[in-house]
Amino acid sequence: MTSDHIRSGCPINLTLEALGDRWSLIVIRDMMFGNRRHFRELLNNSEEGIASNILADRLKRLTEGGFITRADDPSHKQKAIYSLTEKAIQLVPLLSAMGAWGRRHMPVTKTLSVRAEILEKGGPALWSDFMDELREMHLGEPRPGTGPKASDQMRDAYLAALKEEGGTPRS
Amino acid sequence: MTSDHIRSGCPINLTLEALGDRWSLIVIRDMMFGNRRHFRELLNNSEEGIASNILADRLKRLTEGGFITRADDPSHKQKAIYSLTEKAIQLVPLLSAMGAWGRRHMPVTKTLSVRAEILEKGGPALWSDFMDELREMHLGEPRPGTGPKASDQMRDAYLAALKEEGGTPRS
DNA sequence: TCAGCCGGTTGCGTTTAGCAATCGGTTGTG
DNA sequence: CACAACCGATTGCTAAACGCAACCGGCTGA
Repeated sequence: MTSDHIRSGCPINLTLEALGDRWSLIVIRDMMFGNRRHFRELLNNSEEGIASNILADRLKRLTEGGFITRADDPSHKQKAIYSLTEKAIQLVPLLSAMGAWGRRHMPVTKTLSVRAEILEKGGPALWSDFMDELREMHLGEPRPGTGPKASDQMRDAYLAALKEEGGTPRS
Repeated sequence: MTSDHIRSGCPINLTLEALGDRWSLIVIRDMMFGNRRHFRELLNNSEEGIASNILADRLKRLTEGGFITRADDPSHKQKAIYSLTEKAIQLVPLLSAMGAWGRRHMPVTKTLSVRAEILEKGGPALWSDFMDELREMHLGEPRPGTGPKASDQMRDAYLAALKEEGGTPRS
């Protein structure tokens, strides 16, 4: 995440050095599952309430680290569009594993964990479909799949859980 | 990892809150793959060079969080034996995913990544065997499996890579 | 014209990371 | 029985990161 000094060449350690803080993966999660692409979207819809200076810092670091790219939004001279890179898209299995573990061992809420449940039960096949969707949305690569979208399954389940609970959608 | 305030009930967020710092998973990794059970083992054999105060703090937090337990070593009045709990053993798929991603996207060293390679290629079946081994070593549950030990495969591959490179084993 | 949105920045106090030296008790060895 | 080495930490310190609130100038749509 921050320092340029490599502690060791262990893959687990290097992953922690790149993403082992309390916000980097939250930002990536929101871009990935909530399809938030603008600074204000990430700031105002944040479930966890990230501060603007922290968000700005993470977007900078994630850009420098090759996890996201920044582009001008043609519709607004001040708007920036952030996109996930292939490097970040390949975090899907890791985020799925985090969700699966958290669902079993932490006090999660129903609404916020139905997407993780689908991702876990869908397994590698669903992850692959979802990653193809992300490549289409963030990298402009046409999606090879023709079946139902993984993101639709997750969104539907999320909205159903939300309706049951009576809240307002975040994405 | 540290604060008692829950930011949100999202499973990914809660996992980050529990383990999202730069040392907690390193300690668990060393206990899990390096079979380090004592304070000094974790301190002196640390590939990344953890400081003693940080280690003491993480052992305390991981104990409070239910990831490890502390017991007296009957062979030495001052020695403590740390053991993984089931909660920590179930992090194997997560650590495997971290290793797999790191191996692809970070500048890992051959020696320190062969174990991650085996864990990745072995897949869920191998994880399950390895988790049974961990339950035997840390929880005293007799191992159901009869085949070759997952840990032996990883150790052999590690020692072979080490020999090729000409280093000294850490575990 | 002007309120509201745009991606941030600044200032400041609190918390955590990290390093080096040290602690008092225990143990194996000569 | 002396003593060095080892045991799990603790202390004091500095640097870095976190977190909050207020604010910035430029842009946009009504």
